[in-house]
Amino acid sequence: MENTSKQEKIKEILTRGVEQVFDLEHLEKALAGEKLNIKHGVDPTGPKIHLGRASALLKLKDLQDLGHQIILIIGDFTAQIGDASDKTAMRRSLSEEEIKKNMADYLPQMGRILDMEKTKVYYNGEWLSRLAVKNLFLIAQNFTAQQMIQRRNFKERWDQDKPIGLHELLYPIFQGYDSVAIRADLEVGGYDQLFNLQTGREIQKFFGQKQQDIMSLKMLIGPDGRKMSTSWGNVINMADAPQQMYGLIMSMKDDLMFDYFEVCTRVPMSRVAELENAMKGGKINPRDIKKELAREIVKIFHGAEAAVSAEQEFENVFKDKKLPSEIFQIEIKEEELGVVDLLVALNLASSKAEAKRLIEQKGVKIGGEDNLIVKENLQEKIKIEEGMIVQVGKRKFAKIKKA
RNA sequence: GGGUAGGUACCAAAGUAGUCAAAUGGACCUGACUGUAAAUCAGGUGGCUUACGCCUCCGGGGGUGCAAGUCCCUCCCUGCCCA
Repeated sequence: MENTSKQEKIKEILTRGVEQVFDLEHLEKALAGEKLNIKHGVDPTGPKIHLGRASALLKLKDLQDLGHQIILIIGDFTAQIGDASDKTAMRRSLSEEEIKKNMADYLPQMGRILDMEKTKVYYNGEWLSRLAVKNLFLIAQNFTAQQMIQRRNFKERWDQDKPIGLHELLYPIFQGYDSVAIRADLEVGGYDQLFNLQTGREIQKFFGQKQQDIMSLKMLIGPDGRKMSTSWGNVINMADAPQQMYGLIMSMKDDLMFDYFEVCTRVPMSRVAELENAMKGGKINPRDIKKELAREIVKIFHGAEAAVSAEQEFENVFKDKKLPSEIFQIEIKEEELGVVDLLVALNLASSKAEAKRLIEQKGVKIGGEDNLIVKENLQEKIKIEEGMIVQVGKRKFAKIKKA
């Protein structure tokens, strides 16, 4: 009995949110057996981990629960190069200082998903910064320039006459060498990393090691339909406050929901299929599906309680158009202020010009708790009163505190 | 090293002396509508000024000219071709 359920778990692990596995047959057997060294590399290129990356952590958690050894490689060395996998433009190298700063926040975030007690963490600068040039040279002989360049991202840049840094070409080698250093049995990474993962296999072979299996995961699309990427700004971060995270999920395009269900939650796939069918058949309001999704995701990162209150708050503010339960208070010294100046003073507009625009567009409401009034007159003077509420757009609020 | 094409706002990309605070698309913001912060539609997106208007802006610096994103010089950066 226990065996069959374990087999089922493994099946799920091998398929859910997974783009490709190699060598599938071998891995399926291996997962059922002895403790495996499972490698996952993270480059601390920013202080926050977004959901796209967090989805890999969920996968690792599943593997960890199965009893395998998770080994996180923090790419303090490789981050200085910048992985080209998800880049369509050359990225400036990060300074050591920036990397240190970013790293400080990384592990606690990962600890929200993984059991860090059971997780090994290495920094690849430990071995890469000492890698002899001669060895690099020997390893490099296993690859051709064409192989390195032909991968999709470089090819795109090549075709568009965009720069490709020589150092970027070495990235896969470094990542691959990590696999040697820790004797990885399996490496998990995003689909965009497929090439790097394979490179690990080659280099392990060169060093006479057993070759790792590789699992590449589906890439998460940002809520706006573009690839989720920090430089696009279309990210949902795992450290985002529950309320904000919930809102960001609600703002995604409807057709993306099911990908998120698969990749970012552990809602049974049967349930997901059910929801998808219901939506196609017009039997269910897409909004309700999205609510379920938002709730599930917030639950994973912040717990069930936070998920419930985030949902209530959202309903309150956006469905019932009530005021949020907590409004940021700002002290105002003046007795009276023009509308424009007030918006700037409350930080609801970054300049007077913007404040004017907002007012002209009927986006500004001021008043007491229950009677917010749209302000259209730029000239109007507002008498400052304790507890006065100022709303800009649908979701920016401030409460005035008299000095 | 030689030749050549480029560097424009958050991003991409037009513009090659005045009509340029700079087309267009994306992103973002506001409104309408709704099923939601979805989709769709409309409008908006340098700053200051009550306003006439003024200031800053097209890789850096320097020039020409009544007038420069646009011409000239120079420097920095990038692509491509050649060596």
